[in-house]
Order: sequence, then C-alpha cells, then structure tokens
Amino acid sequence: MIKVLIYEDIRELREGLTMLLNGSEGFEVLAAYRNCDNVVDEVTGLQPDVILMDIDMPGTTGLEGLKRVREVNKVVKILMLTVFDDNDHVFKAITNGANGYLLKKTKPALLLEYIADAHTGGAPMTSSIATQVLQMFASMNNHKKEETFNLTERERQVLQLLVDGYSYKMIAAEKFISIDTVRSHIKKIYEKLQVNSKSEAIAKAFKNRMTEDR
Amino acid sequence: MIKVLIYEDIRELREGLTMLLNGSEGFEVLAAYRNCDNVVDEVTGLQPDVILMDIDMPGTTGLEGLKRVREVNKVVKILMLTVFDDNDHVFKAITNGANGYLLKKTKPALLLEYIADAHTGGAPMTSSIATQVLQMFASMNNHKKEETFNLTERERQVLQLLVDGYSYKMIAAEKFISIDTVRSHIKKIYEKLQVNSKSEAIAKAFKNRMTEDR
DNA sequence: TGAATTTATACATGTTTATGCGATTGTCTG
DNA sequence: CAGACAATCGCATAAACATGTATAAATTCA
Repeated sequence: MIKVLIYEDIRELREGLTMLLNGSEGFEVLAAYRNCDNVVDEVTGLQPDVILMDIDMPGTTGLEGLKRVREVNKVVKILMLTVFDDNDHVFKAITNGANGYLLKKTKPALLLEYIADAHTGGAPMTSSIATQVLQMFASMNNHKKEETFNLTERERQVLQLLVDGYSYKMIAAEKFISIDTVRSHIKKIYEKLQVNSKSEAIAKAFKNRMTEDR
Repeated sequence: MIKVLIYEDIRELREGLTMLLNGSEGFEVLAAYRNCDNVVDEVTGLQPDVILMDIDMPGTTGLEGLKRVREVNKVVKILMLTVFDDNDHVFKAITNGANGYLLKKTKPALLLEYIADAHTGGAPMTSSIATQVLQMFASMNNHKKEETFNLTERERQVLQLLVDGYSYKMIAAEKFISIDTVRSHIKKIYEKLQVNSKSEAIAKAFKNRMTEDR
C-alpha cells in the first residue's frame, strides 16, 4: 500500500486525485491539503511514501514546500505537479531534490504508474519535461569541448601546473627543466591564449575547462 | 509513418525489433544493421526519423556512432539502447546529443510509445535512467552552494577583480583605494582561503564557483 | 557603551612574473 | 634537403606580488 499526501490548491483537482487514488488498488491518500503552510509538521506526522506537490500554489509555493520537506526528510518521494513545463521551475525543482516532475494533464492511468514508479526509486517525468532536462544538461557540458588553443603537449602540462598553483621554479623542478625554459613555454602559452598574465591564463583555462579538475 | 533505423549486434534482438516495428501501425524499419561502421552514409542515405542505437556493440561502439551521426545530422532522433543503466554511458550519451535512453528490457508496447514520443520531440527515458540523470544534475549544481569562506563584502569584490585578471594597481584604481589597501585585503583573503598566491586564490574561487562567470 | 570587526592607509624587503633578445638541438614534412 | 616547429637553455630588467609590521577611522553588535 503506497501512502500518498496531496498538496493542491484547486479543490476539484484535489478531490479528484484523492478519489482516483483511494479508488485504486494499492494506493491510499493519507490527507489532501490546499496549501503547504504546515507541510513539515504534516509530513513528519503522517509519514507518507509519496507526496504529490502542486508547484503553483498561493501562499507557500510548491518549491518552497519541497525545500522545507527536504530539510527534514530525504527519503520521501516528491512528485511535482504543474500545468506549465516551465524551464526555470523544472530546474529549481530538480536541484532541490524532487523525484519527478509531471504535467497535470497526465492521464490517470499513467499517473498511477508514475506514483508507483517514484515509490520504487524511479524518476518519472513527462517526456516534454525530460527533453528540457536533457537540453539543460547537454548545454552545461558542451561548454568543455573544442578550444584547445593549439597548445602542444608540453604547454598543456605547464599550464596545468600553473593552474595547480605551481610557481615557475616549482614547475622547473617538477619537470626537470630550467626556469628559463618554463618562461619560454609560458610566454608561448600566453600568446596562444591571448592573455598576458598568469591570472588571466588560469581564468581562461578554467572557463574553457581545459584542465583536470581534481 | 515513422521511419526507423536499427543498430544492434545481436541478431535475435535486431530481427525481433524489426518485426515488432514493421508489424505495428505507423512504424517502418528502413534497415537494421549489426554495427555502425558506416552509420554516416546509411543515415544520410536513408534519412530516418528515429534511430535505435545499441550502446554495447563490437567495432564502432554506439556512443561513437552517436557522435558521428550528430556531426552531420542534428535533427534525427536517436534513442540509445542498453542492458546496463551505467552512469558513465548515460552521461556521455546525453552530452553527445542522444534524445533518449532505454533499457533493453523495456516492454514492446512501451517501446513503441517511446519511439513515437521521441519522434514528436520528447525525451523518453526508462525511469531508472531518469533517476540517474536527476542525481547527476542535482550533484552538479549543489556544488556551487555554501563555502563563502566568510569573506567580507569588500573582500569578495577584490577577489572578483583578481579573478577577472586585474592587477593590484588596477584594483586600486577601480575601487578608488590605495594599492596598500588592496594588499591588505588580499592578504586577508589568502588567510581565509588558506592559500598563498594569486593563482591559488583564483583557482579556489573557480573551483568553488564563488565568482561571477561572465 | 565598549569590544570586535571591517575598511583603510603606509613603508620596507625579498620573491616572482613578464618580456625582450638570442641560441642549440631534434623532429617532421613538403 | 630546407624550413617550420617544439623543446631546451641563458641573461637582463622592470613590473607585480607576498609578507611583515603599524596605525586609525568607521561600523557592527553584544
């Protein structure tokens, strides 16, 4: 039996969801609230398995409710409900520990499946939401491609050491070369990166993710 | 009619998928290959709507195939198939532009739905995969919270300018303070960050995402 | 109100960087 | 083979930085 808590400000929808779940095998609605002003107390008191949380609620918003619950309970599964597949909301919900993100227009049968899914550790998402998540993800990481600035292997090594906070002297010792050689490499690196100080080179290296993040 | 191209090294599965799709209303398999050694030619020649791509293939791997296709075609939908919900593969597939990621054990009926879904712009994912994606996403972004190192407002400003490549002199001019004041601020910053050079401070600022990425 | 913190300034000394001009050796390629 | 490039080393100089020690007004907060 999956114990569910519902937060939804629209009465029809709230009651509809309650009836749907209570009328389905394996689901039980512990309570349904019109806002999440007391969400922490309610969750700790009732100990639900899954929470359906509307995002767009007056007063304490669903995102705020999500945060509050997560502060005291990391295991309860929280599914966000919304009418819009709004990019910003999706992002915030995910980074705040939501387990899934569903559009309200999801069909009842699917909804039940999604809830069960979340309960067993899945992360159900309406596919339009998933698309957004993938795009965000891809855009974040595509950052790091290309732009090697035609550095030679040796230059890359030297730059890496610079980024790691080594002085010329230390680089020389590390690589068994003279400090003058280090200088000449670094001069070349500056040319290629089009900078003229260690700081700028390091900043550029980080911005272009050219270095080994340790 | 959704035109599908299949890449799968296991004959039974390849033929099974072909039969399933050809026997279903609205789907047509253009071809099914055992490897993606010639994937670019095949895709440009046949112009499919959706590609089912096995990840674990001998020879040219599915990830490699994905990359090659994406170099010449940004619109065709590519669904990755795999037996394992391996973290690393999922990550690479996503950042290389896959539209969805399915486990091979997905039921036939669902598979058809997923393909149609991808065709209309969705990003179908087995929910266990989705869970991983969300976790990766959350962990990436939680990076940037906290760890302000108790820098004062002024110190933060100075650090920001350092990161932007300003010299002491330039910072002094920018902030209308003397260079000696800049020195003392920076000395304090080093103490708090527990570093002892500009380079290390900058690196630490980037690693902790304390600065404004411009 | 009084103590602590932040912000500001000053001076001195030694270290590190940035940059210029050269020069030698080996490798690769047209 | 000649020319391009990578990697190495040397020397010189001016600028920038790191660090220590001191002082003091302004602000914050218990």
